[in-house]
Amino acid sequence: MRTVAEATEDGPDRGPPHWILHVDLDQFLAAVELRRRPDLVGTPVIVGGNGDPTEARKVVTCASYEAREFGVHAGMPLRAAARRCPEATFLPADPDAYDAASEVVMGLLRDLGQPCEVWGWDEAYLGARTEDPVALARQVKSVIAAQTGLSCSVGISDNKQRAKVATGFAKPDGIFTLTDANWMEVMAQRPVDALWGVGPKTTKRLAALGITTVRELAAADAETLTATFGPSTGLWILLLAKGGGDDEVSSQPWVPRSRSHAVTFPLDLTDRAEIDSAVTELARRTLDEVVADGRVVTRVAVTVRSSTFYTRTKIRKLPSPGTDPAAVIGTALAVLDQFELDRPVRLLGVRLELQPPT
DNA sequence: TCTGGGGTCCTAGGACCC
DNA sequence: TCTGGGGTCCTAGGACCC
Repeated sequence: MRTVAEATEDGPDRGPPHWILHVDLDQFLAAVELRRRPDLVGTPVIVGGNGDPTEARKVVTCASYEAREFGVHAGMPLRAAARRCPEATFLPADPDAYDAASEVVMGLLRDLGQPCEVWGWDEAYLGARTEDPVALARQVKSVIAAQTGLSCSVGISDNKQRAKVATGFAKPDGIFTLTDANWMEVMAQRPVDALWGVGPKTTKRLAALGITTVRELAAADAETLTATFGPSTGLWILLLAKGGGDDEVSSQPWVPRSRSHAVTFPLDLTDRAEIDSAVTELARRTLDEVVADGRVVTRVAVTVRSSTFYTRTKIRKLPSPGTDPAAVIGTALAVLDQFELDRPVRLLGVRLELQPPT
């Protein structure tokens, strides 16, 4: 099934239908670890922090499927994970290893000769004109498995949001196709947060309108939605519920808009000099990376989370875009100074917004 | 066993200028 | 002196995702 837009783009010469494949590596971080620890295959593995399950204020970054059986999931404090699954193997996160593995996988996907849009470490969209997208999905899975030993799941549709939802039904290690032909059959009775982009807040506001399922949202009155969520967001979630979405796959390398670092301290900070030096260090480190990437800073944001978990961000433009450490660090400290630092500080963060490259 | 870290995008509202 | 309205820049904050 092709959309009107695609049929128009095709012009008179027609061609095979346009598909979008969403490729998502299964339990990616755990899988990379299992590759070098084959002795752990089939056992619960938990990646996060420095690998010490007693470490405070650290959380699970990725749990293997075996660990998930125990109710362990990403974002859970390591100590809670250790209680739920004491026999798990806890491993420190190793970002360099995941970067390297991701690069290899994305290289293989690009080598397929189709438009390929990379989405983080473990996801990518492929655009393809083909009569047999399932065959392409099988090819993707077999190439990745053969070349890297990693498994992935593939969702097939004609737009990104629906392909992403399809991947959820493909996991683990499977393929699932979701189109107009089966969208309502599969999704009608599911809660609205089954849609990619509809989270807990929107779900709650929709519930207040009497809308809880995808079918109800798809049938909702556009004016009601735009009145509640604004003209853009209101129409967007209505489109999502009908199975629509964005169908452009761009091979252009992603250009980051910002770069940030944040630290949650093992013990809250109260000393102003320590807070200042932590912000200075975060700003310096983030700026070093920005400079290494050849980018230029426009705005400096500082985030403070207090012991009560109250979290606020303040931001300020640099007098002029640049990379001068004195200007960037000075601005970060000036922004920090706008906070009322009357409670112990749990987290500090610095985010540098970047000028688009010329 | 309280609640990580790194991102993006949208909306609202104040300030300011014409 | 008073008034309306539009446009732009800027920051705050919300929401969502992996």
